[in-house]
Amino acid sequence: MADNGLSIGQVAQRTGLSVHTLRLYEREGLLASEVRRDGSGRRVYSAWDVEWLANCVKFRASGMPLTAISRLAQLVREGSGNEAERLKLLREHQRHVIEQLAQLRDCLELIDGKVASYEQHLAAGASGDPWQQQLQPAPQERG
Amino acid sequence: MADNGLSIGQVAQRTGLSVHTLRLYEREGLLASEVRRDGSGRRVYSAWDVEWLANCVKFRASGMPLTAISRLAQLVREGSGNEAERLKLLREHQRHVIEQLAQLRDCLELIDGKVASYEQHLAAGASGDPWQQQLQPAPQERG
DNA sequence: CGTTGACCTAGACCTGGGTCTAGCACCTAG
DNA sequence: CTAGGTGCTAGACCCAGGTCTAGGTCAACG
Repeated sequence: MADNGLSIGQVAQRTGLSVHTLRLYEREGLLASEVRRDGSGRRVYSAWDVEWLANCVKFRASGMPLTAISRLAQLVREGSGNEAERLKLLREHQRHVIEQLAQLRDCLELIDGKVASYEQHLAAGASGDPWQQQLQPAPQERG
Repeated sequence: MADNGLSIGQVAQRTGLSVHTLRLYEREGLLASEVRRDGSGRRVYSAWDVEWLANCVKFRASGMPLTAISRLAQLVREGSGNEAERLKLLREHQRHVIEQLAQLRDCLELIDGKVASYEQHLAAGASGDPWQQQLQPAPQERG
């Protein structure tokens, strides 16, 4: 009802994580503030929790391991005073993401090339073949 | 000696894969042509094999699962006639990589934002704090 | 001749990140 | 009262992708 207070199911829906995963993340210390519980022990997530989780989702999507998110969460949990450390962590991941981007672009280039040659190949009916082991000098000893 | 004929160790060095991984990849059918063996059963990789493996490394780095690489390898192994299928596979992965790029950029934006605020925060001595759970209305019932 | 180093196979092991199950507690509706 | 739906915990399970081990074969070196 009150929309500052969501059940785990609702949070699962809006974050795209499963309830299992939400509980896992909590166990692993990914949450930056302890999740409240209602009278009968059920989790009650605040809007802020959900926002944080949304960030977690992005971190995960960019390859940040749970342990790193957990460290960050811990710093945030501990409150102000450790901002420099948080920044360091973030910068590390930032670098990592930038590297990944470079790698991906590089790889995409390769794939684009292959795709283009196959397209040509198919359009023209067997011209240059991007991958054909027979193109090398001497595989004449095969069956 | 003959540089068209490398041992597994040499290939490991130039691809950056471990010899274990090279053997794994072979078992999993990632190689597009059967690796030759010398008189005593040792693998002898051709330059072409190494090139292919380098491609595999890029595919892996861009998140292509072993099974997909294996399918592609199989198609190549089977020889010409299935280029359309190879193209399809490549296009799928291409799409995937493009999506990943978008995601990563998105995530990088988030991180850049956080990094910037922390930098400001640190430079200015506690101004706007990018993550502070206390910023929300009413967490007054905590111990 | 012994030993060193690279290689072989088969198969066990490990990590990360989930995902699912069992068995139980609530709450609400019929 | 009973059933359904949702939640809880603890812990098992699973998959991908490696990584390592045991036990053995070679070839070359001193």
